[in-house]
Amino acid sequence: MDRVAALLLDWYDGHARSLPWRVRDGARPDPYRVWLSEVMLQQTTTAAVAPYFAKFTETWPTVEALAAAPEEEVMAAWAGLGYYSRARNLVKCAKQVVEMGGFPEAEAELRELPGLGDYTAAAIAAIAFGQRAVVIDANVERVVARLFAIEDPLPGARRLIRAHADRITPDERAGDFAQAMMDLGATICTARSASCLLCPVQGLCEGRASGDPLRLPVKAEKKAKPRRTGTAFWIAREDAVWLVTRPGKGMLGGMRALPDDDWSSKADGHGEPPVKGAWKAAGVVRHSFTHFDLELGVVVHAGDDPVALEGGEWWPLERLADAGLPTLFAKAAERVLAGR
DNA sequence: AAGCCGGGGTC
DNA sequence: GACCCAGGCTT
Repeated sequence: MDRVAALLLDWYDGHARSLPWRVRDGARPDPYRVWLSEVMLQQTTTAAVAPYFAKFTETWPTVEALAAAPEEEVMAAWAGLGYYSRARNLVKCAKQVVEMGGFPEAEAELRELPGLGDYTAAAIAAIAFGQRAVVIDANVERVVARLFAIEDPLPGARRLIRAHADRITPDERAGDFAQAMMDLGATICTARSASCLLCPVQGLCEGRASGDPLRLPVKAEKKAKPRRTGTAFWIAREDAVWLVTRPGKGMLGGMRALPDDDWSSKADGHGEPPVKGAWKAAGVVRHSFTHFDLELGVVVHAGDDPVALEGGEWWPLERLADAGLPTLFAKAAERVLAGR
């Protein structure tokens, strides 16, 4: 076994993080829980995932239960976690897995399931099924780039990083090794700091030997975010507000929302309200997405009650918290209700 | 290869 | 405010 792997596995035995989706030493974890946690953890921090993981496993304890759930309920339960295509793929994947009679154990077959890319397929194969797989996430990229002082900038350096990761991945306990690398990256060899004196592989690290491990990994420059403006429309009668369901693809796809004026990353909203009437400004919500910043004006319909509307639903205000509004629209609603 | 897709924590 | 995070899908 590679020396890095041996040292990391020893370290992991004494320093593994305790996380809700992990099981005690040696026990085989439930593939359903591994899959669910890995999908939730895509580009999402462990702290953000924990309450969602608890809620999902309580509501849907098995993949069969999740496969039988209405997609709309799963989307609402996912609200606030972000990257909503994950939730739609989660349901699709659950149905396929049930149809197959359970999760496949081979990495290549896992890779074919919706929502599972290179990382997640490898992680499930290694962690849930004890197979040797090369698991590469942002933590592993950083740790490997420092360990071997890789100077090529990301994302171009991915092939080289993979080759090094493959070489040090052990045949046994590949799942523990992957989690050890991630724990190391999350607690010791982090993006902003490198606590080399605490690191189990400090003596083998070329980045540390170079004197400045923090400069690694080198990353390509990123483009500036556009700033966009848009408007959300609050149309309420006494005890209910008009909500729409957004198209399945694109921004906040498939999620319930307030009607808006079609803002996007490419253009500001047109400002035209969906129905006639007088409108009163209720405030502005600022929200930052991955690729643009949005300043969303919120206006309240001040006209008389019966309004010709279609393509949405009156949602009871007392159950607004259950509507599954993404954070942007939850903030907009909060702005309106706070000002009443 | 590059663009699109959330949201919260952290400094 | 900038950067980061247990990435995947589409073009």
